[in-house]
Amino acid sequence: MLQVAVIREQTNKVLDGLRKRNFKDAETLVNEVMLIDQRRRDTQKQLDDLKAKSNIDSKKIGELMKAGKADEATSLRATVSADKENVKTLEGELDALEKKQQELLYKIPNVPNEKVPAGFGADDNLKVYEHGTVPKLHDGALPHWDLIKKYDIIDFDLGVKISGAGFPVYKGKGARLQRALINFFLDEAVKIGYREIQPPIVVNETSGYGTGNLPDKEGQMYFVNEDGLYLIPTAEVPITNLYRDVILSDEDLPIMNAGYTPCFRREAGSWGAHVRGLNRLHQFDKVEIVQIRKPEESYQALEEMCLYVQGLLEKLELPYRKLLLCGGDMGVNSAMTYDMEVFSAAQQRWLEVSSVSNFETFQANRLKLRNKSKEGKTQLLHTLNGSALALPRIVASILENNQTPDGIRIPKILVPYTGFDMIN
RNA sequence: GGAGAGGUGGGUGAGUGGCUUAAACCAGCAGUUUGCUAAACUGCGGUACUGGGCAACCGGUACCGGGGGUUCGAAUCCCCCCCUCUCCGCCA
Repeated sequence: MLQVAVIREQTNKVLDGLRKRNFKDAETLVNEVMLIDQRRRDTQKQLDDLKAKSNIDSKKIGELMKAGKADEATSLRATVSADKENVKTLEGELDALEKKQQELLYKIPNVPNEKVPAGFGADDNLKVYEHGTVPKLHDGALPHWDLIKKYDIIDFDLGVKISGAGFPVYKGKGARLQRALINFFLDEAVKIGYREIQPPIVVNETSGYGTGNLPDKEGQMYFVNEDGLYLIPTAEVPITNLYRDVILSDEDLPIMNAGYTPCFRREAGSWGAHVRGLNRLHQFDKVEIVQIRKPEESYQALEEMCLYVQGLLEKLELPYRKLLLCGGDMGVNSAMTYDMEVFSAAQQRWLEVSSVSNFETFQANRLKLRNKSKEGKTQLLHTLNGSALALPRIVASILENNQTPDGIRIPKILVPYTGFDMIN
């Protein structure tokens, strides 16, 4: 959520930014926010003045009573009673204006960083780096959805039987590969200074609003109606919400947390071509890295987080490219996002395996996540997060890219974790 | 699931309608003193919205779990809700 003061004071910058997203209603919404804001402030001023007067009068009544001047007290009492009617009216107006303003603010996406290219969609993203070479596969190479059947390591039919489509059952070496990747990702993160966190995988409504998953993506989360809880779509939600309503001091920063959780996504309406096998699931595993930074350091941190993720892909020997997302392809909360895509040799496509974003103050504003410096200045902090990494597409890529006529080769770095070097 | 207790500032914790501008203590910050440390003494506190001012700064309003009500006036009285803790029961 953008700050009203930013919209008011940097209107053109906000509008220019939103234009890069091709966000259609930008001017209408921004103008409406500013109009409501002006009325809100006027109303508040009136209300505050009237309350100040009533407060003084009320105190005076007490003094008059004590002094035995009952007549004067009675007439003043009538005045305050009359003022109170106006207070009620004004309070009603103010409340309505605040609600309206909040609603409008929820509809306005984040302002992209100046480096973010304008654009409509995936085709306008900017390739900023590419690493590795695409392996040449042998004749008869298979996509991963056939490989998992051939080696009996992931079973979609069993998942359908006990849960439904999109809930795979990992078996034998398939299950052990999952566990190996999770441990590898966590170990690597801890090694460079992230603190490991194991959060709950259901969150309350307030947390959903804190990270901006509500009210926007209501239908994308599984909801436990009985208890009013949401299954998390990513560890970003609980881990970032740890810092909701928190004022951090300089010594607390930077915050670097990493956590593994299963992730649950309803993916309502998003099934179609290219979502076979592991490409899109309702439940999957992911290690997420989350940072909280001072504004002046956040873009440096974003680059560092990318380099870390790239390092993981290199250790796993996977060919990848790094994209700077254009305005139109970025999530609504983000100010700047890099995507990492791994080339899947059998599918002959790039698969997104990681998304690393700087949200600037957009989440912090909702979370009320602030920093109070030694000088006593309070400011909103910047939040950042990235997948490091999500498992399914990494597994798909490893299976496809490393297949040989004799079986699937496990990347060297993972062998100590899996305890085997071939799936055959 | 049953019963009970409780939610007050960074922490502990007082506060039964106006003398509360939320006591006191602890922690924190600043200053005085000091050869240094410690101690003592003095002073200062939060957050949000908002008015004036280029700013330093000076004001206003709100906030005692949340929402409503009574009253000229509510941390305090009334109603509803939420949360936490303890005990019992059940259970991994």
